[in-house]
Amino acid sequence: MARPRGFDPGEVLDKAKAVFWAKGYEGSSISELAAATGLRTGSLYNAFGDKHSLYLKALDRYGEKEVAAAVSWIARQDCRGAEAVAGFLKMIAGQVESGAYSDGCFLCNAAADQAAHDPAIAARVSANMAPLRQVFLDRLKSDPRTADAAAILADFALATYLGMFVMIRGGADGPMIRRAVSVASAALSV
Amino acid sequence: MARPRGFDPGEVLDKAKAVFWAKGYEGSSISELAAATGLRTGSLYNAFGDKHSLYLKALDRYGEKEVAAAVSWIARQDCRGAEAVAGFLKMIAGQVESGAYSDGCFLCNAAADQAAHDPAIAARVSANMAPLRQVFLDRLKSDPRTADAAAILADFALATYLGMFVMIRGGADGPMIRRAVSVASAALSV
DNA sequence: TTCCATTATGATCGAACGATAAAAAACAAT
DNA sequence: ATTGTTTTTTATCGTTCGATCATAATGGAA
Repeated sequence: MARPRGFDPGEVLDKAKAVFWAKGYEGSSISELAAATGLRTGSLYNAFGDKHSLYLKALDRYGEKEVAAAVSWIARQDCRGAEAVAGFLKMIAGQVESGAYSDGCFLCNAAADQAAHDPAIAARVSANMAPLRQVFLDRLKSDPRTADAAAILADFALATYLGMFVMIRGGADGPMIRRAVSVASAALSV
Repeated sequence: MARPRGFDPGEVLDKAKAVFWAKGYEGSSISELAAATGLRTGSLYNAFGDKHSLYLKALDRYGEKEVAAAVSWIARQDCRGAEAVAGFLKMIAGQVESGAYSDGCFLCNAAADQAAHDPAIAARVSANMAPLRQVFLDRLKSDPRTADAAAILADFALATYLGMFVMIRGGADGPMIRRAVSVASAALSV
């Protein structure tokens, strides 16, 4: 009964996410987002609201895809929790050494972005980060050897994960990352 | 033989640094910087060049004051290296719990900022971060118990330090930080 | 006291910003 | 084929951005 969309909102959100991820909130202009998504600004505003609202949706999209993939990876590892978490950190470190994640972690960047002063953005960053901490926690709790220290170790693993990405964006090389993760992995397997 | 400056460049740089620290590169406007420093835009440009150049100087200023203070704190601890580094992480964590560092670490924020795609900025971030890693390294090397693993542990300590600040900006509470640092401290004292 | 190199001031530049509104286009239901 | 609703397009709004320039003010050197 009305004209249908000429685009897939999910795909558009992925493209907008990539721009925000690489360039930050203020660093991404509406015209840049329009060019990257292939939409005109009018369509962007009609479909997603203003820039702020689009940013929030991009953060959620990151949580639904990238974070969820990480959570799923960890959850399906067939080993004790500490090894699964350590293995995850090592896998990320390995991908980083291969040149991936040159833009770091979107949530990590968003946290450091000035936009993080916005309560709504801070809430989304926190909410989308939570599942990762939770899967750390769940896996560590499921093993009697790490059950008692699960909360401590989960927060520690999260700090290592985030720190790794900052080091990347700060120009750290592969060996530096690998060294940091090696100690963290050892510390997890108490 | 000419009109002297009506302001202290160092003090002005400190004020500009605070704005960039809290709001990021694109989030800080020239008029905002002018208001914060008490200078007019003309004077700012005359004394420090353009915005990009001012940002670089602010990063260096952070290295000369905040980072240098941290390095000095660690260097003068009268204990074994691993304890000095762990003690530093704990001290920062304690200050964070007291409400300090709500803007995180300037270099950390700068690394995640879209401006980090700029080679000149990336270089300054890296260069100003280096002394901290170096003092970690020096202290750990000076003790036979950590000498062999010094490089590994130093990078690990740096990752923990940076991760802690991202967690803060991401909305983590005091206990989360404290837990993360407690494990890291234990891991350092191998 | 006069001079002059430098700084401070105030006005303003063109460009890009985020955002909006009216008009044209498209499709499903009738 | 007509209608009705939404999307898409095009043009443009007012604001703020980073940056510049002519002018006034300053104070040590001569």
